[in-house]
Formats: sequence, C-alpha cells, structure tokens
Amino acid sequence: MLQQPELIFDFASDHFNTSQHLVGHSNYPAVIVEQVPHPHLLSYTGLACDPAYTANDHLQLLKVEPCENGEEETMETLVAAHSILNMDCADALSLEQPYTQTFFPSLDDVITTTPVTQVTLSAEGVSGDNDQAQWHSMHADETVTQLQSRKRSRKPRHRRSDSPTPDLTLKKDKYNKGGNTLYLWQFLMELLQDRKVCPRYIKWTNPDTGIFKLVNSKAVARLWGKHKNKPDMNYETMGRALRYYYQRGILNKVEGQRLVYQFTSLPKDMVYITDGDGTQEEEDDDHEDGSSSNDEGVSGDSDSTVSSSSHSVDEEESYPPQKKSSLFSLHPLNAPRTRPPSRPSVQRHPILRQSNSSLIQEQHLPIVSAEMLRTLQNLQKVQSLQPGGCASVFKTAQLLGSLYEQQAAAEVPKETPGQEKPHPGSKPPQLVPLTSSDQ
DNA sequence: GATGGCCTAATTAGGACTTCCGGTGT
DNA sequence: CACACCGGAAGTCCTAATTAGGCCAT
Repeated sequence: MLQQPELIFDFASDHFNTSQHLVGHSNYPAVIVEQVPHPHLLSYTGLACDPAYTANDHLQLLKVEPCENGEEETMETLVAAHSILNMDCADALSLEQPYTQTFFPSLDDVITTTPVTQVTLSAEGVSGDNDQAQWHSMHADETVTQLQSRKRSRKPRHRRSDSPTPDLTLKKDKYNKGGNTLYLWQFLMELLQDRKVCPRYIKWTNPDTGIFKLVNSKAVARLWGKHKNKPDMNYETMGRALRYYYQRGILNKVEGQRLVYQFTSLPKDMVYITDGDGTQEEEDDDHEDGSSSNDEGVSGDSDSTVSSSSHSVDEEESYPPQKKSSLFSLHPLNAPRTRPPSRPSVQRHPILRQSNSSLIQEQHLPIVSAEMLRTLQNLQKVQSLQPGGCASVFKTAQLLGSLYEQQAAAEVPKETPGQEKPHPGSKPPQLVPLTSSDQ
C-alpha cells in the first residue's frame, strides 16, 4: 500500500530531546519519517520484513534511549512503525509477528544491547534481514573489497549475507534465538557508550579518531566473557579477537600505547562519554573478585560528560551514498567529524540509557501498537509543528499525514460527496505529539 | 501412478570468534 | 618477572543456504 519507496522511518531516539524540547511534550511518539535522498539506501535499511533487526538484528539493539515516560515509548514507536509498514497485512498488528523475535534480545546479558540512535525502516515493507550498518571506512574501500574477495574466493556455492566487517552485516536472527551475537567491536562500542563502564573500564582517548583505551582490560575481558558465556575469557583471548580485527580493517592498534586501539569506523550517532569529574577510571588493577561485582556494581550515576555526534534527524542530508546502512551510520574517522559543542552534562542525561530500564520488553507490544494507531487516528489534530522548528518531526507529521490520506483514499474511494477529503496537493495534516491525556 | 507443491530435517559452507602456543618487546 | 602484544594454527559455535525425503493434493 505504501507507494513512497523513498520513505524511511527513523526511530529518532536520539532526537527525542529535540522533539521534546521543541514541541513541549514528553510523550511524543518517536517515529520520524523522512525522505531518503537516495533510493538505493532503502536496500540497506535494517528494518525490513524480517524486520527484526531491521528489524532483525540490530533491533535487538533497539534499546532506545529511555524517555521520561519509560522505555515503552520508543519501543512503541518501533513496533508501530513496523505495523504501519505492513498495514496492508490484515494482521499487521499481530503480536505474533517477528517483533518478539526480532526486537527482544536475551535480557540477561550484562551488556546486551546497543543503543540505537538511528533506525531506518523500508517503506516498501519490512522486508528482509539486511540490517546492515552504514560504514565509512577510514582507510579505503579497497581494503574491504580485498578482504571480501580473499575470503570468499573459495566459495563457489552460494553467497551468504555479508559479513560484519566494514561492510558489516549484522545477523539479527541470532538475537532472536536468545544468542548473544553482539560482535566484539559492537560490544566495545556499547561499553564506550555506557556510563557504567566508561570511562571506568574503557574510555575514549580521542573520540574524533576513534581511539579508545581499555582502562581495565581484565574487567572488559570479563564482561565480554560474560556476554559470550565464556567464563574463562581473559584479555589475552579477547586481545586475539581484537587483533583479528586488524586484518579485517575494523580496528587499528595505536602504536606505542598499551591497551589503546582505534576504530577505523564509528557510528555516526555514537554517544561519547568523555572523562568527567564524576566517574573515576579504574586502572587495570582488577581488584574486584568475580565478575558479578564488577559487572553490576558499577555506579551508573557518574557525571561524565557526554557528547553525541548525533545532532538531529536532519543529518539525513549528510548521508553520503553508502553501500550499506544500518542502525549505525558511521563516520569516516579520517574526516573531521563535527562534534556538538560540549554542553553541560545535565542536558545530556537523556542521551544515556539506563542500564536497567533500556531493554525493550515484550509486554510493551500491545501498548505500542495501540499507540501508533492512536497516532494515526489523531493526525488531524496536529497543528503545532512547523518545519523550521523541528524538521524531523514535521516530516514525520507530513509523511504520516500523506500515508493517512493515501490509505483513506484507497479504502474509501467512494466517500460521501459532502465529506471533505484532503487532496494530494494539500498540506498534510500535522502531527501533534500524543500526550498521556490524549490516551 | 506420475507430477508438483509444501514442509521438515539433515547436510554443508562459512563467519566469528576461542584456545593454545611460541615468540618479542617493554 | 610480569605483562602487553603479535600472529599462526586448530577448534568450536552458530547461522544461512542447500539438499533430500516424506506427505499430500491434483
């Protein structure tokens, strides 16, 4: 039913603050619909029918930043958008959809989820599990292609989905099965965005160039081992995996500095936690006994300064045509990245997810679907948004309005003559954020 | 009985580590 | 001496794609 192949849904968890600020509501459904400047990007969207991270994979990572109303908001958005995209299905809102498989990782992991800062949904339907990350390699595409050709030359048979290297593809299905297929590099990025461990165990030494340090290598290895259910994991073993990343162009070693590595690419919407005056680094003395105290005992209320490279959905315009897309839009690290001016840490709080509340929970699904339906039903109420003030939200409103019109036109072709119907060229209804009172 | 479609289980290939090791440098 | 670091080699685990076999309808 959707006829706009260039639509994507942006679950703009990262933009929540902006939307909230501008609109003045904390309950605004976080679905942002945007035009994709390059149609080919659609093929890279992660939320396609197997929507699971694109719904299939990374959606596990769809642990969205908790808003003040709780994490249900973003999850609602996510599933609701999926439902919209599948609305031609009679049971689009069925809870037996892949959502549960797709969106819910195992909940036990220490650090299981990746903060999803940007999610795109193919308007052509959640189709497929190409939850692929948009990567910008710092060091040439040539490396990637060389690696690919080298590794795949022996396989005449069939081609699997791309591997998660710089042209990373995330295998979302693994999450569905309760497995922990968060790759090590993803795991490290997670840690670097988690105030519980950053900068205590791992920290950025130069975020602009992707350089980070394992402040407490043993603790990080232990966390990794716990995540992978490998109790014997140690830094030596983890380090071997890290060294394999050199060959694959995912990591570089920083010469002359111990325990210091460099990502060759980074998500565009990476959340940077830099050393603040709150959390103390814990040097690699590993004085905690047992991983449990180590893993869970980290204080979450540091005053670390947090900055994010994600500014707003408007950064869509900065999307270069990339080979892959995913929840992560990656920066080429050799190019100067524009980091937002440092702000008072107080303002940045919402960026960080809270470890105990960030996981999407299955019981939220009914609320989610209902919420999106309400949103659609209230399109006409929207009046307050202006393009200049909150571009993404405005686009959302516009596009949802268009969809609403199209759907209405398709379903009620013979409306009563007197009934007014928006015509295609008319200004689409604007969205108003739903508040709890609206419900 | 032959054919085709559908489903499921088994097999296979490949990716991402993990484990072990010997060695070097600090 | 401890530790970080390197990289080879073999192994494990998991997943996706393919294949084979059974069942059923026509």
